Amino acid sequence: MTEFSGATDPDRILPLLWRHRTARKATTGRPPRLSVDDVVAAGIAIADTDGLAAASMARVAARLGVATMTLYTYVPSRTELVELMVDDVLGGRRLPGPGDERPGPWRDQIQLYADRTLAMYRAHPWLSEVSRVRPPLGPGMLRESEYVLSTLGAVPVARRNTAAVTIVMFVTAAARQEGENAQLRRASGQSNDAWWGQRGQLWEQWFDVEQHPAMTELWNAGGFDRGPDQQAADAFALGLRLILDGISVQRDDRVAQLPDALNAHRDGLAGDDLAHPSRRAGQDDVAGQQRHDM
Amino acid sequence: MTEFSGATDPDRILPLLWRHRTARKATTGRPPRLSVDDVVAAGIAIADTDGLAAASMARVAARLGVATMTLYTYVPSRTELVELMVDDVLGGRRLPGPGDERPGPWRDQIQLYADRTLAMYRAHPWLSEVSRVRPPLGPGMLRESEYVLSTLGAVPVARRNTAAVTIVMFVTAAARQEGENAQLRRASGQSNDAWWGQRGQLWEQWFDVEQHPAMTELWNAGGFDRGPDQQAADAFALGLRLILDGISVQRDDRVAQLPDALNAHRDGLAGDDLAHPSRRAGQDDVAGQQRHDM
DNA sequence: CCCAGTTATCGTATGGGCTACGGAAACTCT
DNA sequence: AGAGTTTCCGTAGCCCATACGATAACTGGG
Repeated sequence: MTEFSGATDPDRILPLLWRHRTARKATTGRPPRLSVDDVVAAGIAIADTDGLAAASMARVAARLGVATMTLYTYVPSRTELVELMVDDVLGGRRLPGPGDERPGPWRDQIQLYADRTLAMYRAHPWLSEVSRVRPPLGPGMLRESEYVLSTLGAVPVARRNTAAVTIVMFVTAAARQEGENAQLRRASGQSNDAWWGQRGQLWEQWFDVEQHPAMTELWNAGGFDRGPDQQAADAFALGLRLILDGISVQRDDRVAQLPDALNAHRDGLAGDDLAHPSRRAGQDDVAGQQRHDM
Repeated sequence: MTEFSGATDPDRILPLLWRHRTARKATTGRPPRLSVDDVVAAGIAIADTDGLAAASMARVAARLGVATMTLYTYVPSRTELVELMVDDVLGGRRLPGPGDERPGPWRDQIQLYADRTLAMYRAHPWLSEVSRVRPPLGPGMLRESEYVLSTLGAVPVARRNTAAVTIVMFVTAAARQEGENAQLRRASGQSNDAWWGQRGQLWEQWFDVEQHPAMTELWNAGGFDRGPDQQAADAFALGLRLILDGISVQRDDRVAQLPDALNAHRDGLAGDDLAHPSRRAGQDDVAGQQRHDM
């Protein structure tokens, strides 16, 4: 299940998230045996193999060869540790930055984002255990937002953010499922097929054909022949394609040449409410405003 | 974070999930003071107000006026209790069944599903804490599958299930976010807007404009003026619309009258080419495994 | 009416989790 | 050498799930 820990103090977590920007260290006092990076890396390593719950303060400390309470000099609490782990992994995708080369047209760039994100959740399935609303506002998370937005330059600004949030939401949802699968596979030592097979008695003993005609019909027509994993992959591919198809209709450079049937959809795509930007003066106003990721 | 408990024994959990079909009770021995329904209801009530973690065995028992260990006569472990809670709530949407009246054309029926699901996650935000892969195979979950499939009768069988899984995946993802929001709002006593406002120093102190030109540009253009909750709502509306638009193209009764530009998209929808090449490669690593949500 | 059989109740104990607190240790600088 | 500062970490308190075994409460048979 998804962990919800306490709220974190921005004055403590933000400097930690952006710790690589501030390199000043204390010159006095007992020198530290570890670094925050060490703690984060240990947490990730444990979570990768045994799940987020296994990355307890005690176990992270043991892996680093220190006492449990020692960790609290590096990290205010386990909540912050998890946030740091998440942002670290998010940044680990190494999505192309502002000056970097891009893999072709915008759709391929989105596909790169999707591929990397899927791979990230496969490598770090415990990400699925962490909520991504009110995400860690660190470099890793911001890099994601920047990349996705940068691929949508051809979408009118009034609709660009909605498009980005939609893509991120869908991709994250699919990746999260993938991560949950990996997690369950490891924890149960059982594949999805095995899990379903073990529950075959459901159909013989409990399933009521009368109550489920649509399922029964589709079953008889072979509509469930593809296994659960393939179904999920199909759904991900289809959903992403349809979303990108729809977004491409919003792109400035294509609107003109499309048939009326499609332009009809275009209207009100983001609703009237999206189209009235009360323009903000400068980026200095940024304080106090909200933006969001997903 | 998402809870992952141990694997449950189908021989124990299936009879519990379908307990209302089998009404025979023991005639001998000490009569029970409670019922499984009582325990499930107590768990839901506590989780509704204080989150899933608060629905501990001790607290559920206390609410029912019995000792903690007493619960274990009704439920094998907390894992099963949570599964029962989930299926109960899933069924609580009371989606129209086989004979029941439907609210108009298929799109409206999907919208009903989406609305009810959103409402369910708002009323029971702890659902967001529970993984929905390898879901409880009870009446509540099966009713959902049946309903969604029943709305897609006009989609060719070869593509129907993929369409259903895609819709469920997207709607569930959006609803889950909504639930996480509700949860965080209550746990932190802080709205989303307040949370972002409290982190205004991010932009002044840590945000690097050079590294994030696309975000900066969009910010200056007013692209982030809508608050986080509105952004999420916009994304949900857009994503669902685009997915349904795409699926409607697959419907038998509409294919004929659509322009070629759209029919081009139609091809390969359920086919082998569904997965993007690079993605498929990565996926084979995971071979042998997962099914998903739905 | 009593007792065997059966089922439900629940007290205790074990082992895990997070972290507040406060003292000890290790370093620099004067 | 001593003061100041920072890190290290042992103890203890409070939460959790649940294995085990004793006890309570009921039914049906004699």
